[in-house]
Amino acid sequence: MKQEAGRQIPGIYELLEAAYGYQGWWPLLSKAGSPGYDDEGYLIGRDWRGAPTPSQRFEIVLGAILTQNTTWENAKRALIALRAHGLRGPKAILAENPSQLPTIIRSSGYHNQKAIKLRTVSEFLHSGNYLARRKAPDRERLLSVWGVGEETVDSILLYAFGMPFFVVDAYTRRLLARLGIADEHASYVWIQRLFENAMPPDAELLGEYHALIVRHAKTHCRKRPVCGGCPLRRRCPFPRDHSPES
DNA sequence: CGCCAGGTGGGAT
DNA sequence: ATCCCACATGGC
Repeated sequence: MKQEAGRQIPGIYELLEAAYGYQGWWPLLSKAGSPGYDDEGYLIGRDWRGAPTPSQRFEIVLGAILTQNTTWENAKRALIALRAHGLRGPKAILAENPSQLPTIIRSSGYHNQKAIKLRTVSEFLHSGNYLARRKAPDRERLLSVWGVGEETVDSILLYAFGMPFFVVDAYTRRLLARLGIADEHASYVWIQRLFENAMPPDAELLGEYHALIVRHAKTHCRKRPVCGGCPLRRRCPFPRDHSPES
C-alpha cells in the first residue's frame, strides 16, 4: 500500500491515550508495589522512569519469551517461580539443571520449548555482556537467536534497551484489519514501518502506543468485538460491515 | 466441553 | 516467499 495508510496512526494514538490513559509498560515484577508503580508493576507516572537496571532488563527479556502466545498472568507466575528459585540472571539460568527449568516455568505453557529459549537467549546476553553494558544488541544478531522472533526482538530492544522499534503483535494486526488500514496478513515489517514512519522515533512513545493497543484489544477490539463505547468507533467500518451478533 | 491468550521454528509447497 | 503445524498451560 502507500504511505497514506499511515495517515490515521497518530490520531488513533491520541484517541487511545485519551480513553485509557498512561499504561506505563513494561510491567516489572521487581517494581510492583514500590513508589511510582502499581501493584502489578506498571509505572504510574512518567517521572519515575530511568534506564532499566541490568536485572530489570533481564526480567523484561524473560517476560518477553514467557508471554509468547500466552496470557501475561500465566507468564507472570513463571516469572515469580524463577525469582523464587533465585534465577535472576543469565548465569543463573545457564547454571540451572536443564531438566528442572521446564518444571519451574510450567505455568507459561510451551514450557519445554521456552526453557530452551531462556537458555539460548541467556547464552547470547551473557556472552556479549549486554545487560551490564547498556549497549543494545544488534537487531539481526538478536533475531538470529533460537526462540527470539520479530515481536520478541522488538519488545526486548524497545522496553529493555530503549531503542525506538515499534512492536507488532496479533492485536495490532486485528486492529488494523478491522479499521480497514491494513490487510490481516500484511508482513511484520510493513506494519512496523507504518507506525515508525507515522510517529516520532521515541521509545517512550512507541512503547506506550503498543501498550495502548494491547489494552484496547483486551477491552473492546477482542476476538469477539465489544463495539459499544469503543473510542475508535467513529473511525471504524467494522460495526457497520458486520451485523451485531445477536 | 471448546476457545483463547502480548509467537516461533521447522518442514512442505 | 508463504502456508501449515506442533508446541501447552490456565481462565472462562
